[in-house]
Amino acid sequence: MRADARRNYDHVLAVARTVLTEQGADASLRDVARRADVGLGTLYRHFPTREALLEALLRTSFDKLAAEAAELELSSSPRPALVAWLRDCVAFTHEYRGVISPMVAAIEEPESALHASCVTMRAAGTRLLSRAQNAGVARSDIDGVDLFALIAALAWLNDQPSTAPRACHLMDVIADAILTGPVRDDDDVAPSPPPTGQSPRG
Amino acid sequence: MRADARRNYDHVLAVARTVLTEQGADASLRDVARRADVGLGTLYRHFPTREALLEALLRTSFDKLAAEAAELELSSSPRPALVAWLRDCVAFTHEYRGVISPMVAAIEEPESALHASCVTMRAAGTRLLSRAQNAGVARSDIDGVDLFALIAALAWLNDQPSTAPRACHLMDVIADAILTGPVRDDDDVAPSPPPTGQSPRG
DNA sequence: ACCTGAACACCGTTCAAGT
DNA sequence: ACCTGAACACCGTTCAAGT
Repeated sequence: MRADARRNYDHVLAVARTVLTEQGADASLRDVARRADVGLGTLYRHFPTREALLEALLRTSFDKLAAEAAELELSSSPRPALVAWLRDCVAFTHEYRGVISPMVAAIEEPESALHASCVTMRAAGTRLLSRAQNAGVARSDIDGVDLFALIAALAWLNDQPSTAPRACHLMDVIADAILTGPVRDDDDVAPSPPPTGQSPRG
Repeated sequence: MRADARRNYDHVLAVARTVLTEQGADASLRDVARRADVGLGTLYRHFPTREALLEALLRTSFDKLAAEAAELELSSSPRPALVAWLRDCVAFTHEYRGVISPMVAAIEEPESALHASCVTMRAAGTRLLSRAQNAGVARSDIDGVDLFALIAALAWLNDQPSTAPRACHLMDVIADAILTGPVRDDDDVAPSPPPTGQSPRG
């Protein structure tokens, strides 16, 4: 990559970060190019689709989420690990208002530049969920696809001005729906998971 | 209202119903006018905003939902009444893909043409929720605002191609989160969880 | 009263022409 | 190699001119 191209790439990305933070993930790309003092074609050359731009903007955060999931698997017991990760997923999508829609769309479109990142994120969630299920602290009738959908729903609520104030509370409600068993949170590694996986609720 | 105006109004509304059913609530209004063989100004005269058009399209369904809520309060016990109404709310928003966003936005904007209908809908839900709470079958730490948000979240999931197939299941999960106490009610259908408490399926 | 559609200010996307 | 911006096909919204 030529030096001037690299410079343009970085500069457009920086400006895009500002503009999309202000106006959301569906901000005008024309406006981004304008504020970056760059031809419209230059923006499209470096980021052929909006998804490509979003992926570049979010890559670091995606990686952090994956790393955090791996870390939580070692450092925390199943229940608080899952809860903490859910919370951070929703906070992550709040980085750019409206970004959850393209993410949800991308997860079933392998051509999308966001596809791989979303699939990886879902896989990390699936692992944390399975671990919680094996420990008998998560309901057994949901899977990683459901979990990703619930995270997306919460992220969407977090993006709507009228529901955002309740997002934390609704997160707790939905976490309650996912998690079962004893309320005790900050325990160490799961002691003895029930053999049958059957957990009484209520 | 003059006869020709009335005719235009009705015709535009009928065409809009077709177009928005096909393309979602954010379809091109220009396209509606075109397919209705009507000047663009005529459309805007009768429906000054997109919300006004949506309100006109949905009025009947809004009324039905309100009537149903009142009916369920008399005919069914608290738990199945709330569950049935939730289900119908989500089905209702599925009438036009993407209509839940303007609805959620409208509920805090009194100027919106959708405002009154959404507030009424939320109030109906609040009544059914309070009734369930007083009967001890719904968790007491949520209110009508939360309920409306949860319905909206489910409606949104129902609109996304990748999550729509799970919408019914996720509705059950969230219904479980809202509802508490004994699963079996003395009458009516409550198709969510099996009597023993935890669903097998694993 | 009501209808019409041109006009204006925006998009996203492409691509011939420049450096 | 890379950049530029005009060109094209779309929007939503308004409003002078027509009937």
